[in-house]
Amino acid sequence: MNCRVRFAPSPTGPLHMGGVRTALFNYLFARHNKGTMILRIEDTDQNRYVPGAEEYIMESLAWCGINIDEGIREGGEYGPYKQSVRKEIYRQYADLLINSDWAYYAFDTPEELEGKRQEAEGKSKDQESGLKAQGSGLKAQGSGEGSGQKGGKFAYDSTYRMELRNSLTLPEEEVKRMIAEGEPYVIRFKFPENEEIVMQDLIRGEVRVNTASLDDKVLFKSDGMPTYHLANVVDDYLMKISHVIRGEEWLPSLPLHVMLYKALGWASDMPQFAHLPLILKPSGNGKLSKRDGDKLGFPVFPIEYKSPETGETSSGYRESGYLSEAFINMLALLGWNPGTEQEIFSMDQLVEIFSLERVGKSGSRFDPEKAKNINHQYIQQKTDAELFCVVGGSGDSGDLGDSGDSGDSDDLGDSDDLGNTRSLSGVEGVKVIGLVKERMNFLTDFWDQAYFFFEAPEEYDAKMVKKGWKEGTKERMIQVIQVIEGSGLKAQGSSEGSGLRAQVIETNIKEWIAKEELGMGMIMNPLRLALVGAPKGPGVFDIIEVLGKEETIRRIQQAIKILA
RNA sequence: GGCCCGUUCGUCUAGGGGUUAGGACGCUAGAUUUUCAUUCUAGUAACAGGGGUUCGAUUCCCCUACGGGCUACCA
Repeated sequence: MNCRVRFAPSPTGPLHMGGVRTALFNYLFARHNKGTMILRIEDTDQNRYVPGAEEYIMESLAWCGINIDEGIREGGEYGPYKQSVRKEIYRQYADLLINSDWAYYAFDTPEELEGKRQEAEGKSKDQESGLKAQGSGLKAQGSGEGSGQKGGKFAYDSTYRMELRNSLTLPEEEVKRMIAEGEPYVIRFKFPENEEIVMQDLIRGEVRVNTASLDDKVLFKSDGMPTYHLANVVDDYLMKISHVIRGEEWLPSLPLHVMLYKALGWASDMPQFAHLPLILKPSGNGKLSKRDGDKLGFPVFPIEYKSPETGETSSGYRESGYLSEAFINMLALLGWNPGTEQEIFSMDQLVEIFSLERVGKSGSRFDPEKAKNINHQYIQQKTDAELFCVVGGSGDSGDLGDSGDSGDSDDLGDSDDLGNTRSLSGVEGVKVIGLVKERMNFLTDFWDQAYFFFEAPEEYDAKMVKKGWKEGTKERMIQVIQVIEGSGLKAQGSSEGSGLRAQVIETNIKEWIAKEELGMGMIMNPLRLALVGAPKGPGVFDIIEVLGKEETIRRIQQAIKILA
């Protein structure tokens, strides 16, 4: 059998990381089995439609490297791939179900049903069961135990449907008349009264449930659109989906879907189901949801999202400095594991070893710390040049932190009119990346770790000044300048040679320190202070090499002036 | 409330009738270091509880507790 899977989001807003993971697992499964990955847009609820959401979803998947084989952009033999466009298809199946007595028309208004619900909840439990036994004369005996106990809750089900306004209770003429007159109605699935449904889930094994606990779901809405349930089953069948891989929140409606396949006569073509465990919030309760936005202190969306309604912007992993490969890797490990101790995987490797058997059953709390660590590892894996490209402006939104410059040129850091700002050529930029990357967790950390290569310090860390800039420091620094002068260090711009120069200056300064019998810290700390302004950054000699002789000396002189 | 799913270190997880219950993140300590990080080494820490089954259960079964999902003319 051809392996065909689909990711079927509804365009009600941005996709959150849980959705991306579902898409990822579908994708990995499809690729692993040399199958087809389909993207279907489930927009049967026009009220919840959010403009731009589709584009957002596709852009997100593209960023993640989850490639679609068939979909609204890609086309395919089984299109269209958007349910609103397929609208005409569904009605005939609803009719089929009515004709075979698997479904019925229901005329109850939402208000009526709401009233029933309120009423039922208002009553105490014992009152309620008494009422129920009387209420439906047809089945008064059977429903008392086991089946009809809804515990103070009204449900449109086998115990109540005969008390409501539908084609099961109304005379046929009446039903015809109402429909002809344009009375609004829905079509509901008619669950058998008391039947054990046994289902197979690839992750959970056998799941069974009795139809007595199920209510008659709406399949077709009064606005002429199918509900998710009908559209989903019909489309999966028509699109020859072989495996339905979706979140666990769908498990409760699996019985409906399974029955639908049976009722439509498609039982032998029914896909296999796999319900993925949910991603939970790091702390507190519940599954991660779109509404969590930025409230939890980390992004829940793959890429930044601006709500067209509220104008509110929610951060994305991309803009927060995650590499998409790291994001994917992190997601893959949430609920799945390879069974080995390896945990860094490229997409290709994931495809290679992914299997549904190794997906866990229980929900997993998302841990932002772990995500950070994985991103850190990915950053270290990149070559300096690769990283330079991603960080340096050729990326989608090249800004590196909040330096205020909006430069998207190839240079890191734009020069402005102040003498204190410099720009570095690509080559130097790559070198800078090499020096700071090991202390970067996110791409966006770059500026914070490297700004001093571009801007001379204008103020100096107070603590460090107090600790390191003492009586004779000024004189020592003047001597340091002389040592540097004499070190044959070429001024910046003369492209020549490599790491040797840092070493040269290192030896010279160390020799000088030894000769003068000074302490290392006595020289190095003020030197760093002069060059960086703070107790941070790569080795001083490496910094000097990048800065070049002139700039280094200039900064030392400036520090002497300011700190004297 | 009802129905369904689940439960191994704080978190993600491996494992599986007899193990020193393994790894990763985090945390702590030490080493490296001219700073901050990184890195390295070590340490910390778990089978939810109660019943069975069994020579033996963390592993299999049942119950309880806890967690999660669903319970719309939303997906």
